[in-house]
Amino acid sequence: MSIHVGKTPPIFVGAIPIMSKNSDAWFRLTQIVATVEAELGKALQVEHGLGLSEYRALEALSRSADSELRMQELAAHLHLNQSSVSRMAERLEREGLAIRDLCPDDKRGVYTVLTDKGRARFENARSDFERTLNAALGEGEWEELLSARLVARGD
Amino acid sequence: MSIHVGKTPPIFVGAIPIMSKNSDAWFRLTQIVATVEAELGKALQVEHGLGLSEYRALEALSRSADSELRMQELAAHLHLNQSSVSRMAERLEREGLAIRDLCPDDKRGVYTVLTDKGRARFENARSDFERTLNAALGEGEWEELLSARLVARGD
DNA sequence: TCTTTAATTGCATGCGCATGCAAATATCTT
DNA sequence: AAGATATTTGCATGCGCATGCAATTAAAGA
Repeated sequence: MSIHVGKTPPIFVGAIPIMSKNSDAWFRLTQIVATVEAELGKALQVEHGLGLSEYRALEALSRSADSELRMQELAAHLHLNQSSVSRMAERLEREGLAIRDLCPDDKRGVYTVLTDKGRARFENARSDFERTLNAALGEGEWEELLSARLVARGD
Repeated sequence: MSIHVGKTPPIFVGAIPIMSKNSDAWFRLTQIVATVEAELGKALQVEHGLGLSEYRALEALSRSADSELRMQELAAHLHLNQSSVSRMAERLEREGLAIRDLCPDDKRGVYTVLTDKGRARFENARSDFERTLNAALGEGEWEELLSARLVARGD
């Protein structure tokens, strides 16, 4: 590790940089992501009464065969807790966007099935979502993400 | 491969791509970020009894002049709601990591001041945080972020 | 082989935490 | 005095963890 003679030398232990360049870059990245996600979430909530997770769930359901997924599958796809998914399915059902259907072969399993209303709601929300996202990313956010990484590497 | 002639042409209306490539890439990005953040959060919580926001707050305080910031400044830095910051400051105070101090010149203002205990806790957590982050990013996550973006542009 | 018992799996529920929004309060500023 | 600004507080939401219930699977014991 080049005996540090001089300028803000990165400090290493083994091959791992200890100082905070990665940390700062990561912080910036999370801020950008959080900001855009908040924007998306607000648009969905205000215009379509959907939370971000609910939107993602509808999206996953609409893409899946027979428009149905089991709780575990939803949880895995959304990287959410099983309990969170259970309650989300409950919300979707309460709004008539999906229904719960018992798995015939495994009576422990529960399918969340997209309703026509759910599909319509999703397709409707989708255009707003895409528009909002593209607008946000069009503002140079991708470039910021990229530059954050460059800073992190120092090159 | 830059001049994509004939391959999966993006669909445009005006200058805005309508299809879901950005959406998919964004989804992947958020998943990666959420996963790493969860990892960081768990490490901080388990090892140091700190939430992610609290860690960031301590970091900001430790970097600021006199180790103190007003609620608004903290809120702006963390991109958090004022009420959230107010309650976070309360938690920090309850644990003795910071104290509230009235602004002498503006009696509406409240400084959150880092205590020695708070600084020690932060410095302690910091090494775990950096290690965890570097480990996570070392697993090729930066590259994934990057590739997500490349997919989004189609180049 | 059939039945009984133990372990696992899928989902739901109680609870607490962190957050956002809106309203209240206190303090400037003009 | 009237409006603006800083913070706190009441309330609601969404999430994760721990727990419980029901169904499935595996393993014995007859």
